[in-house]
Amino acid sequence: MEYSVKELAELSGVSSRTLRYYDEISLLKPARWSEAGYRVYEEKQVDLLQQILFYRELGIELKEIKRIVCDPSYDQLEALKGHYRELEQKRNHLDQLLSTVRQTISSRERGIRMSDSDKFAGFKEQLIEENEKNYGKEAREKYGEDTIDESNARLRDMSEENFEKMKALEEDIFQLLKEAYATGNPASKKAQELADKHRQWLLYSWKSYSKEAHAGLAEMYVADERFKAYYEKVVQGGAQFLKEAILNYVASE
Amino acid sequence: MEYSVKELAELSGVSSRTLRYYDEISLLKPARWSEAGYRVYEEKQVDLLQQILFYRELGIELKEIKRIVCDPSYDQLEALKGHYRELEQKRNHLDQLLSTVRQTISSRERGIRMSDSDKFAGFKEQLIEENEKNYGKEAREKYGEDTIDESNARLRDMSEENFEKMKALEEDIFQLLKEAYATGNPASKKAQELADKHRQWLLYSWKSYSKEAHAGLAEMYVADERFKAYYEKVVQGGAQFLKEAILNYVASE
DNA sequence: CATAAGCCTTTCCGTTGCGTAAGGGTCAAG
DNA sequence: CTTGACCCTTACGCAACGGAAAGGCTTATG
Repeated sequence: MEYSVKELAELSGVSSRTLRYYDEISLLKPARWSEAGYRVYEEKQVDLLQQILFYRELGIELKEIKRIVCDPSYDQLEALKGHYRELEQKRNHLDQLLSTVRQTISSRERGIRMSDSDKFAGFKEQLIEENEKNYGKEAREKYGEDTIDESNARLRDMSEENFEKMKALEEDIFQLLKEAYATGNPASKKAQELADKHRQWLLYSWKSYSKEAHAGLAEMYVADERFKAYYEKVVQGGAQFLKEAILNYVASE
Repeated sequence: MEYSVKELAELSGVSSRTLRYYDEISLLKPARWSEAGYRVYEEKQVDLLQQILFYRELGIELKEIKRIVCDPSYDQLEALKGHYRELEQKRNHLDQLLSTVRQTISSRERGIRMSDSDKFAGFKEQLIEENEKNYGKEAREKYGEDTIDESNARLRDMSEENFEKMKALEEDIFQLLKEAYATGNPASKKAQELADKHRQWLLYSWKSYSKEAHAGLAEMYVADERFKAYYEKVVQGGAQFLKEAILNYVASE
């Protein structure tokens, strides 16, 4: 069976321009040329093209595909593995980007509302009130009046910028919790990163950090339904996982 | 404060060539030109450049950055959200690629070992033996002799190609289990995809499919320690999750 | 004052994987 | 014989610069 450019193009789903280009870079040469100077492809080229397109779909550059399919001494398996690592890196990078963009969006959304008519101060007060209403009593009992008042005061005085950062950090924590939870291991790198971010987040409202208080808060995250719900809405079992990650974190320093 | 190209370049961490390019495409014009024709940047340009670089890091094209930073009527938030969706798509695509590459690698690795010295047949026998030893009795009790013998026979007669496909499917199931588990919801799309793949996988060794048998196997995945361990090694709670996903799957058809 | 080092300028080619013409032959059908 | 569908090569365009060439300006040093 013989094929012209167009025929092979339609058969394989690429454009005829692509086939001419592959000829040009010697990735896929026609079997022969007709008298009129037309490209003629045969079975062998069809098979080769299929291979090429397979690797192309994996996102491998044509140059390397050329090495893979043309050079039999080339270690295809190693090439694939290297490519796999590249893809993994790309995905990690993408994950980071996604996190940054997400933070930016949420910060902008709040930013608009706030600068909109100076709602910022009110918004903060509201947050303090909610905090107090929800966790005030328990927190006071556990950590004493000073820490809590201090926390509220810090929140009240917090600069707009810091407030943004804190909210952004919170978004980050939610996302990290999801990802870390997927590892299934509270001692995993992701989980420890999560715990560390959580510590950073705490520092925005706590006057000082202690492992004991951190661990205590972690326990409360599962013991107290309202705390728990806050993280459970992210992922089922999220609060429990976060607790374990934190306990692991404070123990391993 | 005034800066030359080089100074601003070093300050911001980009190359001076990049700054000239940004001038060329009118993304960032200098504040003015010195008598000698040198570019001179000032504070305002420094700020603008920082904005530009921020968006650049998010992976946004320069053309769109231009719109974002130059056109005040442009909806920046909407642009960011659109970009976020793009990034998500890219990541999904990458996840697919990763899965394909992973399957290819594992298939190639086994391919090499087998053709290496025709270990293929022996490998299959070994798998049958293990199956029989591990799950034979329970399975026989539950599904009757016929189904199991049939299963072994099918495995023995399975073509090399199908065997590859089955092993690849298994790899896919492991990965899907991880991802679906991260959703935390056995009724989620991922989880249902997982259950469906598991059904496909079964079809390679079962002569026929029934929801009841599928559900029964799911129960066994948590009831029997040896089955359970097989999936628990993927993710803690994996067997339980897979069971629930399957029960959900067979119930929802 | 001359020279060299170290800036700066513009212009242009190269990168990847093709899309999209322009300008011109070839082939089968009506 | 004409028409239309195919084929050919050549070449510009895209994104976001990197790098080199060829030349002008400034400043420090001998």
